[in-house]
Amino acid sequence: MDYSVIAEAYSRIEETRKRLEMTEILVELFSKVKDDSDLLRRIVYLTQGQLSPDYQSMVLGVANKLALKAISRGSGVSPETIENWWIETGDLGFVAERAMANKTQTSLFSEPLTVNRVFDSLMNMAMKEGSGSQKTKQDIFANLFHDSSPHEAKYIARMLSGKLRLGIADMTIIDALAQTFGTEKERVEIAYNKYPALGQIAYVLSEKGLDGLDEIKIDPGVPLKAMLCERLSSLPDIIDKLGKCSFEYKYDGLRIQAHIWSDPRVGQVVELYTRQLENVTAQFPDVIEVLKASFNKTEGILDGECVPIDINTGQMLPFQEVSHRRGRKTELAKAIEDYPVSVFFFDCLFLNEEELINLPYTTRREKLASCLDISDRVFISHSLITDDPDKAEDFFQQSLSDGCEGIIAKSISDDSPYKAGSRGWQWVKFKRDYKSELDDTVDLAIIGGFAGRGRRAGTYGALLMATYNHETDTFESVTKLGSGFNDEMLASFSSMLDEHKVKKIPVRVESKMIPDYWFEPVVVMEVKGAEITLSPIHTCGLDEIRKGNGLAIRFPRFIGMREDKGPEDATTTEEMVSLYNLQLKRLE
DNA sequence: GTATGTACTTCGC
DNA sequence: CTCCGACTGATTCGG
DNA sequence: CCGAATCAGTCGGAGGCGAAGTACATAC
Repeated sequence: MDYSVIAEAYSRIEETRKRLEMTEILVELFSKVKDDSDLLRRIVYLTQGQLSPDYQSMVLGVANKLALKAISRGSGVSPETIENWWIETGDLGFVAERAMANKTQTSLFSEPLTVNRVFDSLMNMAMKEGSGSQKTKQDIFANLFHDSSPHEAKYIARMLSGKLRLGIADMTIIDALAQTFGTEKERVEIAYNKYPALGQIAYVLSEKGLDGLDEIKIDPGVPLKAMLCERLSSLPDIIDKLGKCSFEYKYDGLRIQAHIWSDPRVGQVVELYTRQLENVTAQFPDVIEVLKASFNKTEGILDGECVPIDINTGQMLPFQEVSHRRGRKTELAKAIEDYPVSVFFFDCLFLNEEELINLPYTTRREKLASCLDISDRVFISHSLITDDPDKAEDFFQQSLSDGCEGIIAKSISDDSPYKAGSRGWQWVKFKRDYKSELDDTVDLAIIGGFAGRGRRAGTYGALLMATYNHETDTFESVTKLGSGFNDEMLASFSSMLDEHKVKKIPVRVESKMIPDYWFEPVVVMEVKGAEITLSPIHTCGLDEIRKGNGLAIRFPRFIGMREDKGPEDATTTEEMVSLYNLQLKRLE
C-alpha cells in the first residue's frame, strides 16, 4: 500500500475535531488492510506515532532539533529559514510540507513511497546508534523525503518529532479496531487491558478474528497498562463519589509493576516495569533481591511504588533521589548504595496462573497480603477504610507527616476491577496542593517567553518566571510556566507582553535559561506548585542551599494575574529560600 | 587522539 | 505530573 | 411531549521539573 493512502486518511482526520468522524475514517483505513495482518499491525503502530508497543521501546532518537536539521538537508532550504518556520508554525509537519514545496531540486527518479518503506526506514533509523549515527539517520530521512510529496513529508516529519497531532490516541484506535472487526469497543479494551500492544492486537484480529481476542491472556513478562487516578480537591467530595472506600498513602516515588515467574532453566525471574512500561529491571537489583525473599508464591504481578529512603532512619526522601536510579547504566552499584529504596505494594494483578484484574479491589488486596512477607524494604501500602471525612482528614495529615504526597481513595465496591488508564473514578487522588485553602502560591515576574507549538503556535507556549532578589536588586529565574492558561489568557499574551519585549537579557535579570524572547520584568502572575526542588538550571537562590543549585517549582501552574503588583512586589528570593526550608522533605 | 563540555533526546514525576 | 477544550451521551428544562 | 439547554465524562494535546545517556564539537 502506498503511504499516500495513510497520509490522505490522516489529513481528513485533521480536518475534523469530531471523534466519531475520526473513528469512521480510521475504520475505513483499517478496513482496506484488515486481511493483511502484517501491514495492519504496522499501520496501527504508525498511527500511534510509534514503531512498536511501549514496552519494546523502539525509539527514533530524533526529535525537533535533529528533525529540523534533517528537513533542511533534505530540502536544501537554509537552516535559518527552517528555524523561522518552526518558530512561526510550531509544527514540524508544516515546516516539512513547506520545505518540500520549496525544494530546490526536483527529483527525476523516485521510488514509490509505500507504507512498508516508510516503516522500514523509520525502524532502520531507530536501530542506528554510535558514532556517525545522526548523519546516517538524516540520510535515511533525506531518502524518504526525496520521494515524498509535501503532503507525505508532513506526516513523516511528525513521526520524527514524536507528535502526529491527529487528535487520535489509543482509545480511538481501539474503537476503530472494534468497528473494523465488528465488535464492541469494550471487548477490544479488555484485551488491551491485559496486553498493551495495539498493533499486535490488530494483528491477532486479522489473523484469527474475534476469537483471537479471547486467547489474549496476562503473561508475566509482558507489562500491563497501569491503572491511574482521577483527582478531586476535597475529601467530602471523594466520599460522596466513592462512598465508604479505602484510603491509602500516595507515596512519592517510581511506579513499579513487578513480574515474577519461574523459568525452568534459570529459576525464579523478576522483572520491573514503570508506569509507561519501561523495563527498569537492570536499575533495581536490590529490589529484585528483597522481592525474591518476600514473595512466597511461584508467579505473580504486583503493583507498587518504589520510594527513596534514608537507610538509617527509614524516612522517605524527595522524589529527586530515586530519579538518579531510573535509566542509569553506569556506576549502578554506587547508585544503589547512594539512593536506597523501599517498595510499597498496593495491588496484585496476577497470582499463580490466576488473572485477578477483574476481581474486586478488596479481594486483590487479600491476595496481595497472602503472597508477600513484609520486610524492612518491602511493604504493603498503608491504608484505612472509612466513610468519615474527619478520619480521612486525619489519615491525610498523617500521610503528609510521614513524607507522602497525599492519599488515594480506592473504591471497595464489588465492581472495582483493575483498569488501564484513569476511567471510572475507581481511584481518586487527593494531594496537599489541591486544597485551595492551603495557599502555597507565589507571585512571579515574567522575564521571558517561549514560542508556542501546536495549538499554541503564534503565541507563547510558556513564560519564564522570576523571583525578586532584594539584596542584589535582580530577578532570578525560578520556573517556566505553561500550564493553567485558558484560551482567553493565551490570546491576551501578545498585547500584555509585547510592549515589554527587549532584544537582550535585561540588566537586572539573572538567568541561565535562554528563552526565545526576553521581557523587561513588569508583569506579575500568581503561580501554584506542589513543592520546591533543587535546580541545576534556575538561578533563584543560587548556591544558598547547595553549591551550584538554585530553586525551582515542581508542577507549576498559572493561577491568576497580579495586576496590583509591580515586579519588585513579587515573591522574593529570600521568601523562596525560607519556603524551601519549611518543607518537610528537602535535600541540603 | 583522548578528555571534557554541550546540545539534544527520552523518560520518570 | 497539571491543566484546558471539544465532543458525546445522558438528563433536565421549558414551551 | 419533544426539542433545547445543561452537565459530567472521555479523550487528546498543550505545557512544567529533573536525571541520565548519546553523539558531536571543542580543547588540550
